[in-house]
Amino acid sequence: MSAFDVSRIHDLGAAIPRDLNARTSSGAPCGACPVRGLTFCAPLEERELAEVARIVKHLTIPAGQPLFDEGEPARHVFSVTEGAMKVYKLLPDGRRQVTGFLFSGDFLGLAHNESYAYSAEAMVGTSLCRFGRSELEGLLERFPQMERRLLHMASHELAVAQDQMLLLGRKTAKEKIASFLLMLSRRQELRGQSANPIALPMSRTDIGDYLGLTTETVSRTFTQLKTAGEIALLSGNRVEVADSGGLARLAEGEGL
Amino acid sequence: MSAFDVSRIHDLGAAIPRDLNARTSSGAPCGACPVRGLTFCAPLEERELAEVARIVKHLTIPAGQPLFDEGEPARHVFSVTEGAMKVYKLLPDGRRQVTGFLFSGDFLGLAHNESYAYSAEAMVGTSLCRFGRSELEGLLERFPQMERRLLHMASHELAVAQDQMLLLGRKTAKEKIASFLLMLSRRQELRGQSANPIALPMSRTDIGDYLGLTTETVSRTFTQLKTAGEIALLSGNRVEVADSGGLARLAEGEGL
DNA sequence: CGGGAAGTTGAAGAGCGTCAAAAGTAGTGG
DNA sequence: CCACTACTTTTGACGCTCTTCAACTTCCCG
Repeated sequence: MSAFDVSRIHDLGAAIPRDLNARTSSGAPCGACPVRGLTFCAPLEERELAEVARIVKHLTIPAGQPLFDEGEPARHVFSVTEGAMKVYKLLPDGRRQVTGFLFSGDFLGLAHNESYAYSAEAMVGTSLCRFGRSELEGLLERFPQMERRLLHMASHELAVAQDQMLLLGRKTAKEKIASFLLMLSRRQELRGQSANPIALPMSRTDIGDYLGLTTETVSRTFTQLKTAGEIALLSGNRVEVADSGGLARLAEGEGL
Repeated sequence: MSAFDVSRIHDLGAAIPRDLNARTSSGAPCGACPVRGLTFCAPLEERELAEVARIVKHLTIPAGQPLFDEGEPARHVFSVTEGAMKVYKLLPDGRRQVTGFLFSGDFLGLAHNESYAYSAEAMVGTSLCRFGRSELEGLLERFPQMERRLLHMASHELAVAQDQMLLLGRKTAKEKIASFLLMLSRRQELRGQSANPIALPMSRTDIGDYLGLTTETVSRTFTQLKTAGEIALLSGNRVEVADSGGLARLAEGEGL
């Protein structure tokens, strides 16, 4: 997966213990955060950031490692600074629904009760900021603009979730894949990357579990789109979109 | 639909104009609100409630009437005080996904940008509190505990949305219907009603559009559950659950 | 290189959708 | 009060999309 070569991060070794007691954020903290504008730290000023830096712990996990599991006591909230994660829920018999893919700037771990409602796992080497729940709550109390920002981000997540329900409940396999590619493309743009060669850090199984399909159907649909000239499959798990307008029409069922 | 005989509400007549300029909340306002404990007004004290009363407008809409449509400028936030509503999204060709059913205590209209992300329509005669967006923001600034409560409610909505994604993406028709009935039952309890005879104010089509099924499949699955002795279909669109534990196992794919 | 996982392709089957018609329910007016 | 109409729900027959099971191919990483 050359498109996700964050091996600098892996180099910490796979021996990182599950309890994630990584060293506290060292050298240049929040002030230099490259994704601050995307996070709930965005509305804070320089002086206030120092308070954040005091309670945040920076940590790094290798590809494939879980961050927390559904049902675990929700002691922390996280913000992704680099890499890619998936969050998912399981049924007793093992059926899985990936409820979201997270990239730099996204947060996870907000729980309305005492335990996490889903599991989270890194798909590539990933860096995160970790906030103790009570410390963060203290911070929110002192900086209402941060709480407002968080509410705003939660509202956005809700709108995204509703789009995903429409996709899962009413779209065909082709429409699902088209929507999925467009979503990734737009998020790349939001992070300041180019829209077009789309990087896919997740497996076909993950994509299937995100779209309510099987790996086989995902694979077949990619092939169909390729044959139709809508996309090209590049090396390193990347996809080139020929005509994003056409793909957008496909995604809404106005297939050409 | 005798189970939803709120004809006192209809009695205002079907002539209520679409712009919803109902009279302002009169006589006994927020202090006497029967569902306050469920809403974002819950953490406010008597004195603070007076401020809410100043900016809120109480309105009532008859069954079948839209409250707002997807894409409309989001000028208001609403809180349901009595009745039942559905919110949904549409694809260009008319396919519909109902993203939620709302009952007393639920809020709707939170938009992260300038327009509503979904349409909302009353299923029975429904009363709501309407808040101007900017007025509400002013209130949130003055009462941070209200903003915290809203964030808490949004987190809860997010968790519910993720459950629904699991349902839509990975559950069978039978599991979907079982989950749906249990959800309605639990929400009745939360509102202080009895858990068991479950009221269904929505049509089979609405249920299908909520669960990612067709009306026919919804109807067939109800029949199956009835034949299996899991439920009984009562008059007035109500359902009696024989054994909620059994239904819960069905809902999670641990079908007996 | 070589072994194992991930991805692709094929054939057959199941679950749910589609189309169609019957049965039930509600509202209206004589 | 009952008949008439219109809509919703239920039931049936059939078909299609996606799944399942299986084999083959490609891609990594040691």
